[in-house]
Amino acid sequence: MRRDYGGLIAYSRISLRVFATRTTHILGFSESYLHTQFRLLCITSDSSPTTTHDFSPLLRQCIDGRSISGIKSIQAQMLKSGFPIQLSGSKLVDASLKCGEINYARHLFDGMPERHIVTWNSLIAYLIRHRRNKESVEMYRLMITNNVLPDEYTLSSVFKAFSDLGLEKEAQRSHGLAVVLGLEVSNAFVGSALVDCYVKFGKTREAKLVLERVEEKDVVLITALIVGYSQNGEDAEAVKAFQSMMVEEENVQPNEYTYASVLISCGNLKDLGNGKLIHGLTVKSGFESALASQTSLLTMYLRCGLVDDSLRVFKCIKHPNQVTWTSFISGLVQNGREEMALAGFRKMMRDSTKPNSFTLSSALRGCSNLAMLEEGRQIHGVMTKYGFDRDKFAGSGLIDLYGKCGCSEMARSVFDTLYEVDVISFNTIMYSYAQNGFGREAIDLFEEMMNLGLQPNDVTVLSVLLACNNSGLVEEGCGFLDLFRKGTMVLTNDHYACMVDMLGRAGRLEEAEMLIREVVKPDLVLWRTLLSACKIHRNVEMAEMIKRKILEIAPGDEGTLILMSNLYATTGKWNRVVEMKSEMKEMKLKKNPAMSWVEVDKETHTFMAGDLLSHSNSEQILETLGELIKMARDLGYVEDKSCVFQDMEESAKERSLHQHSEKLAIAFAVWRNVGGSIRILKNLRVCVDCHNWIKIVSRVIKREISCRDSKRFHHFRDGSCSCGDYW
DNA sequence: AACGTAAGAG
Repeated sequence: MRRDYGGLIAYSRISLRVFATRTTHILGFSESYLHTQFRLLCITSDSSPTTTHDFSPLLRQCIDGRSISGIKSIQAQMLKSGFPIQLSGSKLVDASLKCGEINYARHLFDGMPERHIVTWNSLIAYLIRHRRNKESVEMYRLMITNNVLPDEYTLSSVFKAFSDLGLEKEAQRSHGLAVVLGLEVSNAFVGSALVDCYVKFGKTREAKLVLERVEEKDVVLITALIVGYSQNGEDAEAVKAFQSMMVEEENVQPNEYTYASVLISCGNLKDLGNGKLIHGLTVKSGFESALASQTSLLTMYLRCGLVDDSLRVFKCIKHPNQVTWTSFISGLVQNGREEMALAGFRKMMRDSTKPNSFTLSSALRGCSNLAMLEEGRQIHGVMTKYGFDRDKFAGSGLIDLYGKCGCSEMARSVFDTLYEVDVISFNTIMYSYAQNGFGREAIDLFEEMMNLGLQPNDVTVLSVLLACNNSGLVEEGCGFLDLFRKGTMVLTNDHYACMVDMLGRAGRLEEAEMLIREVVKPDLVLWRTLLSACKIHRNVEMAEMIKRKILEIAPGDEGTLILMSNLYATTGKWNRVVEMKSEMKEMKLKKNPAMSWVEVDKETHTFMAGDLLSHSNSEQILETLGELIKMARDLGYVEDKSCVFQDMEESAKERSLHQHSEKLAIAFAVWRNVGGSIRILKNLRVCVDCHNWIKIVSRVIKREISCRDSKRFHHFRDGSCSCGDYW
């Protein structure tokens, strides 16, 4: 009988499907429509649907239309047709979940006296997909106490929840279960989930053992291991795993994710050779236009410092997403291409790609590197709009920005409103205070941090020592050094360099030298720091000893020769200055030109020492500068000629001092009548003469002037500076 | 009937 209607049933199914596809765009189709379809189903299949599968087209349509009422109606029909609930239940639960109706799915689930394992699996998988890990693990435990053994589907999803929740022991127990059930070796899905889980616990060795036991390895399994190595900092292993996959696993081909992860490791290793080779492989295997591979290629080139190659890759990307943009922006900032990075950020916003906290903190870092306060403020606005201004990741970018723009109060207020603080937020605000010479505030925060039980790291130590250094708190600094030495942390050369600088500038040169002798492998920076202290205190003898030391480590070090030549100049040994200069010339070394930048009306203007012509308003600048110098002289400013490192006539020395880049920048800002405080950014350190002059000018023009030099901040106000003349 | 893998940050 049924066979006679076979053709008709087939026909009706096809017409149902056609009808379904035609109406998928109409959301919320009526219930009467469902009834009609159901009647059609009944008529054409003789009496009533014989399997639950007959409901599939209708359910599909409910899912496409997100119609939970449709599902309820089908549930009623199913009940009427007398299907056992275990059978129909899993279909209904699955459909409800696909409509996003977890509550209804749960309601169905709870009402089922006997549940098919598929029902359990669907619910567990849904909860994990929606990052409701706790609930999914509870569900998994409930399943086991209900004497339902997990299968390969359960196990392939539940490990993600274990690793996200840090449930290592429970993961191990379930791994044992997988071994007993034979699923570890026979099912690559379970194997991949295990590998992923172990690498997230940092156990790459365990992960590799699992991988080796899996009988039929696939690309996902191997990729999971490569990613694991890459994310655990074992980049060389990641590249090795990729290579052995290419050589030993003939029937496993890498896909876009495999390329994506191995390329990141090449980038971390700065292994351009393999990077380019693998770039070639992506082209050959057709994954060159896959977004994941492209994004990693971009990142790899940026980490290797090849900005032009990365731009070439970026140009080929048709639809960069949030991650692509973020990688691009942060990589450009890392390569000192802030302007381009910020242009990228603006383009991204125009393309209405939403930024996340990573994107925002990278863009902010671009601004703070260039002390672009206005641009940074605009990003702050964007952050408020997207609700990231109190996020600890993006927030620390903001703190850094305000710190590096000399606005400690803003930095503090951002810190105080963060939803959550950690070591890094503390480090950032402490470092901001340190740079701006607010040593006490930084130390208070350090104590607060210790009281909260946060574990300090190497940046914390550096921030505290720098805070002492920049505020002239030498005794406190020595105390902290002792404290940190007694702790478990290994002090780095950077920490010692900070101490050497502190002691050296305080004139305690012998103590500073003893500290260096304590260091296992003193580096160039450490010696050079002491050398510059010798320069300040005009200790030629020690300086010459250090010079010999440095030239052993780094023959022909530019900074050393410049420092020596300046030291000879300040002590009037002009013949030695000439020697140094010719030595430098022989090695084709040139001094970095001194530069200053100032932001006026959202535009940044650049000034170079001694360059009076390249600015289009040089006439007005010189006129203003002349007036400022005259007014400063009236209040007692006298040129300090010890800052001139060339042997020349006294009047020429004066002229050269008057043309220092920060003086030009300040004169320009005064001429343009900048509102509020004047903010200068410098590539070198401020000289004593400019420091004296700016102090007086800040009183003359009744304006705060802040100057960020290569090491720290100076806030000039009413005739004095926040550094207390100690820098 | 259902399941796993990828890329970015202070």
